[in-house]
Amino acid sequence: MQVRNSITLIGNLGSNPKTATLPSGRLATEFSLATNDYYKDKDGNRQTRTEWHKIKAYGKLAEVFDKHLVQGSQVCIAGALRYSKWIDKHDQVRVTAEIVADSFTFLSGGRQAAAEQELEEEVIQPSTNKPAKKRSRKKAVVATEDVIPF
Amino acid sequence: MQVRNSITLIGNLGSNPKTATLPSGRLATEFSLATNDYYKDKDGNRQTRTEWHKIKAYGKLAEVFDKHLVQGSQVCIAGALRYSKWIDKHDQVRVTAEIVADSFTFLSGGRQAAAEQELEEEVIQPSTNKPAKKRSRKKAVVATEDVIPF
Amino acid sequence: MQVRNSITLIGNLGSNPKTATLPSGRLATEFSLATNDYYKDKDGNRQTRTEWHKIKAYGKLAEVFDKHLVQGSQVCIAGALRYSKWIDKHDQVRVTAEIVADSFTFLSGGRQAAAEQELEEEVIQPSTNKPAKKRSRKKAVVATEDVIPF
Amino acid sequence: MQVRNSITLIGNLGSNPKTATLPSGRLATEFSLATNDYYKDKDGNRQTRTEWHKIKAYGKLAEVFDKHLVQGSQVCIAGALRYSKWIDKHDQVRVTAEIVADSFTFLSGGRQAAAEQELEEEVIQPSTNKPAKKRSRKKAVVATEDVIPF
DNA sequence: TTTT
DNA sequence: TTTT
Repeated sequence: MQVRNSITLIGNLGSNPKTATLPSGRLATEFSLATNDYYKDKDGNRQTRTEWHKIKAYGKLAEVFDKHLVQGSQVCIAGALRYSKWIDKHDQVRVTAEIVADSFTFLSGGRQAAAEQELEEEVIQPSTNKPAKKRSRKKAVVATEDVIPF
Repeated sequence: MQVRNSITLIGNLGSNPKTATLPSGRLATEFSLATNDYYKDKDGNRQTRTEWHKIKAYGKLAEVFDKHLVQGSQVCIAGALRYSKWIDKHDQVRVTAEIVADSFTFLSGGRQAAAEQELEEEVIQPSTNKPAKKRSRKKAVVATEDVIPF
Repeated sequence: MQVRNSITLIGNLGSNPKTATLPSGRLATEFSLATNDYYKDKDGNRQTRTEWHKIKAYGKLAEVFDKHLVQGSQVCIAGALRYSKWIDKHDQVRVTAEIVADSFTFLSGGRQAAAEQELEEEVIQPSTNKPAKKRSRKKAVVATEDVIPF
Repeated sequence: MQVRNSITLIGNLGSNPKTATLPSGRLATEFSLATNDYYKDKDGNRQTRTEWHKIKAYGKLAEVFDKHLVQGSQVCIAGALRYSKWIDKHDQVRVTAEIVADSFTFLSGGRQAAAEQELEEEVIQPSTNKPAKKRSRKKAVVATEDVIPF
């Protein structure tokens, strides 16, 4: 299925997830994720390279992300690399890379790690149709497919 | 090392690799790779989603790619997702996603598969410093670090 | 979900898939997959290391494997590494590693590649409940959960 | 290179690394790693499936593991799945699966995370030939290739 | 904009 | 034998 385009990132959220309900009723969420690489430059000085990735998720996974991830959370995200095209104000075609998540694991400790077990179960049981919890409801707004508010 | 940012793509080259020698003497090569996903839309019609990825490689791996890959070759490429920034003609910051390859395997059959064994050995033995073969020499041009000719 | 235990193998089937129907009615299939690594030994001679993996799949994926894969097929298989325990004739606990597949892509050319598109669609649409095709029916035998006939 | 056999595990060490120096002078280290999967059984009860993996590393990576990992450490390990054969006391051929690590990232917080940056640099610079640090020296014992003491 |  |  997606063996042909498969990416795994371990990093930290730069912002809280932004969540919206698509006209279809499906949830969509999005956040930025920083991955850090450490290396020494030719002068022997420690350097960090940080890449900022745009992560998207839909449906049950969006709900889980919205409910449990916050700015700073450390996660491992797996998914596929997609490119979305749009037209900028100069009528130029612009391309934005994004990772559409299909699975993940929590890596932050404490309360979040406790929440993970709950998450896993929810994700593994896609048939359960429990409504989104309070917090995500509050944050979620209705969006058209074309104009997702983020 | 790069467990934190790791991508694997299986697809076909959309063009021959473009290869250049950096001022440092290091080879750099680049090509586009198409990955296909197949799915049925809501009306039950077969659909293909194709993503075009920008692949880059350096050093020995660039030499191997330059020598053995051609337009249409099927490969599996593993590497890291990086974002390179540049300024367009409207003074807008533009971001281009690229996959910096660190390993690969040939998937096309026949002669190429035979070549793969040779490749693997070369890559595994980074100490061997055989000069780049004819074909890559012909294609390689000297480039400044800032102005890679592709 | 299974980001914590994730394996990807590219290789060739050493045998046709062996398929059985579990008492629950679910299909189970199994085959061996060879992965090859090429390297030069210290004397500079070409060496190949071959690992033989035990691949298992269930449900729809088992059906797809049974229908389309044969000895020699080249595939990319993704899944999780599991260890199954059993008691040998000397009452020793034995452990067998196996990869439980959750996705894949065909890599052999020609007719098989054509079949792949069909496969992908089937797998992506888990709601479709078409019965297993002729060939798999013929091969499938009813098995108890405990005594899968392979 | 090892795109054909690539595994990524996120889990916790069940024991401290056991380290030995091979006759060649190369370090070898080994530890068990638990990966956990959470799911609900058919009765809706929370279940955990734990797999215990045998991890091996050599050279610089062995040194880094020996120096910084302890029982309980959470890590992400990437490598290849290998099978080692041996004869048991009943003259039966036994096969043990093991993951030969080639990269990793620390996931435990606090002091260990601080150590990670140091690690990364060491691993990225394989040319530096600093001797193994105190602690690993103490633990390391000389072993023949055939009889590694673990 | 994260984290160490 | 780990972790939550």
